[in-house]
Amino acid sequence: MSGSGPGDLFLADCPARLAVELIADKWTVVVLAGLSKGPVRHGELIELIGGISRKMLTQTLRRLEAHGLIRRHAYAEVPPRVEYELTALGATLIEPIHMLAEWARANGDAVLDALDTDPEPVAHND
Amino acid sequence: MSGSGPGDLFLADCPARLAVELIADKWTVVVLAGLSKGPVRHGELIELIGGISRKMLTQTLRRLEAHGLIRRHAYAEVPPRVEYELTALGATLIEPIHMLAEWARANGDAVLDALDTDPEPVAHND
DNA sequence: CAGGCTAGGTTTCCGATAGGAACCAGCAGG
DNA sequence: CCTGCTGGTTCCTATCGGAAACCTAGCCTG
Repeated sequence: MSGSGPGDLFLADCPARLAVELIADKWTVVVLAGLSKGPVRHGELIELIGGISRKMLTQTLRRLEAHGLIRRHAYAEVPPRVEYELTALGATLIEPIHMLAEWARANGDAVLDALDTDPEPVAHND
Repeated sequence: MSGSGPGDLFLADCPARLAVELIADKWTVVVLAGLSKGPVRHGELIELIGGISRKMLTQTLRRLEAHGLIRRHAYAEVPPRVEYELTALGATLIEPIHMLAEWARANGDAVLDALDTDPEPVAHND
């Protein structure tokens, strides 16, 4: 695995690093998870993802679109309808995303618990 | 998979969401990948991870420590030596991290390429 | 016909954060 | 005494994040 090959994510200007920075973003993971079930509308994502603002959703979707992970379909209807769906490239990312999501679901409260337990055991000092 | 269960990451105040936001960070993924091989020193991480600054490294490590993913060993030697290693909880995260890293390595230039291809086919304008 | 509705998006404003450069501590060696 | 090594922190600024208001455009309602 993470052999120090030339395509390694430890190099600052490597495509792998770019890819990591693309998805290692507060909203990206959640948005991709939301899209993993098929085409979803902007409004549906807003409803689905608690705490996201329209601005951040649009921004995240635009970035994913620019990087070829999702595709945008704007129907010239009224009221306007816009659907987003994963591209083939984006679909390959769903597996890792789901692993991450399942880890988060499984260990979420272990992490939360650590935040409580951590406060240093004792600094009995002098 | 991502069933709309109660522990789902789509809820804003869910532990799962907290966990996702913990690791969905620019440096966290790379740092954890760097620690996946065993205990590593602060300085080694600086050398290993291209583009990271001391400040961001320390900050990232502190956060991971506070959330129970890594442990910090400060040896009272001179010059000071500090090693970081994964906790048991942190070790469970390595698998998803590696999947992400391998995806990044495999698809890094596809993403990079999409950035080039994307520029809209034509805006023939007026 | 005027006003309001819907749905997606953009703009504005402001507080929070990221990030680099510079500085600090403590001791060994020349 | 001055320099260097190692880990960490402080200062300062550019950028980001988020709430809310505004915009477009067509339809429906009164």
